[in-house]
Amino acid sequence: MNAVPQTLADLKVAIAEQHSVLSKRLRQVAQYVMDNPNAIAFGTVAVIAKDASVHPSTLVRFANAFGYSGFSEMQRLFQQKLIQESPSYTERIRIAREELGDDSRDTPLQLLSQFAGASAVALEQLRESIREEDLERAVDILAAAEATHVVGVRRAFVVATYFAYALRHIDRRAYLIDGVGGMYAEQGGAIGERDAIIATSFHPYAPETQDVAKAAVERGVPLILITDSQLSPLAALASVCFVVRDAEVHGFRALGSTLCLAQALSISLAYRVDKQRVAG
Amino acid sequence: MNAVPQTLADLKVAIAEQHSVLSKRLRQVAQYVMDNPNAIAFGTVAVIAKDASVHPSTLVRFANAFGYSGFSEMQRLFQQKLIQESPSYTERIRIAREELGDDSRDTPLQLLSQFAGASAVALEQLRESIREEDLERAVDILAAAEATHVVGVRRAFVVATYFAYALRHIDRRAYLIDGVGGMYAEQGGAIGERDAIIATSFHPYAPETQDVAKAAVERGVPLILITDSQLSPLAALASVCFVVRDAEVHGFRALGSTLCLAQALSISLAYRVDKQRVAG
DNA sequence: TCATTTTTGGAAATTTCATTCCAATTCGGT
DNA sequence: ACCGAATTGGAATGAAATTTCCAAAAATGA
Repeated sequence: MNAVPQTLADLKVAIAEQHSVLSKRLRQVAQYVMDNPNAIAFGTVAVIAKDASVHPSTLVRFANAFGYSGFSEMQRLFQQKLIQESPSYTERIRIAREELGDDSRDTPLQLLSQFAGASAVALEQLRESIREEDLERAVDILAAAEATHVVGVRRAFVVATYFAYALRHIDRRAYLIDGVGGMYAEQGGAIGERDAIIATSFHPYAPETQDVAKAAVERGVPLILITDSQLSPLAALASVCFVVRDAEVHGFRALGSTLCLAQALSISLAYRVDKQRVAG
Repeated sequence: MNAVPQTLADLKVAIAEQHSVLSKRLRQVAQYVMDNPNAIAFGTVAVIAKDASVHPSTLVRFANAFGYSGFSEMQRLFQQKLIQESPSYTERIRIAREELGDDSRDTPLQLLSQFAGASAVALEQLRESIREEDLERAVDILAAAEATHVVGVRRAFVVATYFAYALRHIDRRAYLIDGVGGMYAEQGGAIGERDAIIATSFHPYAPETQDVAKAAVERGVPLILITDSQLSPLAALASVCFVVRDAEVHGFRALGSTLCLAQALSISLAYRVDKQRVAG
């Protein structure tokens, strides 16, 4: 048998390893333990058990399963971790930032940090650059549409797949125009007059997206556009146009802000639809 | 009489004020409390008393002197402080959400703002939770692979499409396992032994992704896994496992952190490949 | 110095907590 | 569907910890 884990990190590894062979309730505890480590640190067996929806004795059994004499012994690991981290917590962030902020910028962790930082800044800007009335109009259109078609290629395809996923998630009819079999025109032709279309298009504005969107607009279908510039060729055709400046690092564009907007739109729509169903 | 201090900061002020009028032993306790706050948070009355060289009952009297019903009630302040300093991801996000104003939360702009805030917090957290050696190993694997296959369904499909796009963008052979025509097994079967596979899998861990990844691993293909918990069923099989806790608002999970990681991986890979080409 | 009040430390009492035991149930295999 | 094994939840037990009580000691004031 393996040694009893003596640090929280070791314990987490052990839990992950054994997770599959644990019983149902023990797995439930494992999940809770991983998710709420500091609830374990302070809580008493009774309240933790209640919070994790298991019987107190299950917690003791869980600790035993990993070799501890009882729950309390295991709990000590969680407390140690908190005490160790506590005094240096803010310090750690500062140190990490300093270490990452210097010149030699091509280690993966530094790149990750740069992206995270840049994306966070872009998100902050997003809040200021999006106008409330645009959001309202977009939600109006989507709420009124019988079905929603989503189009985007290359990088924007990621956004399109997100929309398709999210809209279906909230029980809206959504069709992803993915051009399988080269059938952009055919898929675009299937858009009904009471539908709506969401197009995402970034520089250099792929013609496939433009063609599909233009064809739809000509038939009177409202277009919601997400793009990176007011000068986007589709901007003039759109019923609503969101201009998103996403973060860029080393020539790579991030998608955090764009997806954030997509998510906000989706959930706003969910609320709206819900409200209408209750009211009507 | 003054109100009972409800935060550790208030208590410390109160202690400082009353310090001069306390009796000898109580001053001794005061000194110890100020110097070792987190010993108070976890310790039992007996061990704290021993440590501070006072009698256990003196600790209780100390707490009573500041208006608490007992030592335990005062102790809670010290625990709260520790929890606040070392918040879990979800807790920090919750705090961020509360700061943004939580009452009327259903206008689209407020939702957008909530998402942006929560995502920014999650990004900050991402920087600290990803280990450098994991990133290095992942880049090693991808750099050595002849081709990279990417799998993910539903929400994770968005991530998979991003990988496919990004890898092709940097001239790597990338295949998106999209299950078109229900051919997950067939697409998975096309993975060569010198390839690599990137799987993204979130709760509830779709069987399609698991099947494809397991089949690949059985043939000796290295698996890079992006998931939301160390308890993910694929975690044990992965050569490298990234656990990403993305932001969540109103039950909707964001993807900002996950995509940020995907992007950092992609660009790190680009640098690595470039370096190898120059060197070799 | 003596009397009174305050403070202190020991010990008991009480509450709370973790653990163990056992019966009921579920699960897995035949 | 049945049997054996494993798992689970409830109650009881035993330990530990907090609090209260009381007597002894120290401090204060006259």
